[in-house]
Amino acid sequence: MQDGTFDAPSYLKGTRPAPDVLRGDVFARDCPTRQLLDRVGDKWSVLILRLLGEAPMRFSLLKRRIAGISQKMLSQTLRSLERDGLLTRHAEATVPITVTYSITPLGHELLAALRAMIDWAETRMPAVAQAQQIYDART
Amino acid sequence: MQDGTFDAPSYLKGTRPAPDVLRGDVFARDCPTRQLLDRVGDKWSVLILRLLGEAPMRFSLLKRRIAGISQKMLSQTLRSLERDGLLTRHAEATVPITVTYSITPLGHELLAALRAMIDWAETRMPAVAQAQQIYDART
DNA sequence: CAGCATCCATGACGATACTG
DNA sequence: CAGTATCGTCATGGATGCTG
Repeated sequence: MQDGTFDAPSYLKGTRPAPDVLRGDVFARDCPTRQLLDRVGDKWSVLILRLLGEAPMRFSLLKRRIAGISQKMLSQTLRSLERDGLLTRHAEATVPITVTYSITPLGHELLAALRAMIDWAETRMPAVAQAQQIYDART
Repeated sequence: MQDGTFDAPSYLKGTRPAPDVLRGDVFARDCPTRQLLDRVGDKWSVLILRLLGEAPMRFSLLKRRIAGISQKMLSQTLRSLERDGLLTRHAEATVPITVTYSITPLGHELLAALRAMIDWAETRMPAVAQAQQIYDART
C-alpha cells in the first residue's frame, strides 16, 4: 500500500499535502478557469451571451447587432455555445427557415458570474489604458 | 436640420433612441469587456494573477509552479501584465539577478472581480462537459 | 537567474462564394 | 433566412539557442 495501486504522485493520493511548489502541472492543465477561458475567452462568445441575456434573438438580428462579425464566426460561435449548454437553438420550419437562439439557465448563471468582471472592465479599463501609456512613455 | 450636419446615423446623434437593433458597431468594438478579454483571455494571464494574488513571487518560482509554460510565454505575459498596471516588477542587482513580481492594487481588484467567474468555473464546468457529451452523442 | 532572439506549427478569424 | 465550404492571413504560443 505504500506505493499505491497506480502511478499517481503521492500528493495526488492525499498521502502528502500538495506541496504548493510543483503542483503546477495539475493547476495549469486541469484548472477549470482555463477551460472556461478557452471557451468564452474568444472574440465573440461573451458578446453573444450578453445579447441573448437580454432576450432570445434570431440569427440575422444577432448578425446585425454585432457589427463586424462574419456569418462564419457567428454561426461557429453559436454552435460552440450550444454545445456547451449555454444556449439553445430553436428552428421553425417556415420558408425561409426561422432560427431563434435563447440563453439557457446555465448560460444565465455564467453571465451572472461574469457580471463583476464586466463591471470592472467598464469602470477600470481606463486605469489600465493609463498604466499602458505610462509604461510606454518610460525611456 | 432634418438631414443633420454630418453623415452619422440619427441614433448616434440622439435624435432617435438607439434602436437596440443596429447599435452593434459601438457595442462590439468599444466594449470594455472585449478589451479586457483581449488581455487576460490568453493562456496564462489569469493563472499568473492568481498565483501572485497569493504572494509576491520570483520568476523561477512562477516558472516551476506553472508547469507547461515556456520562459518565453512567462516573460512575455509578465511584461504585458506589468504594462497593464496589474503587477509590478522589482529587480535586485544581486549576482545573479533576482527579480520579484507582485500584484498591484489594480490587479487585486481585477482578481476580486474574477472571483465569481473562477468559482463558477470550478463548480459548473462539469455541467458544461456533460452538455458537450450529450451534444456530441446526438445523431 | 532571468531573460531575449529566432524559427516554426497551429489555429483563430475574415472574405468570398455557394445552398436548402 | 440561416447557414456551409474554401481559402488566405495573421497572431498565439512552443522549441531552441544565446546572454548579462
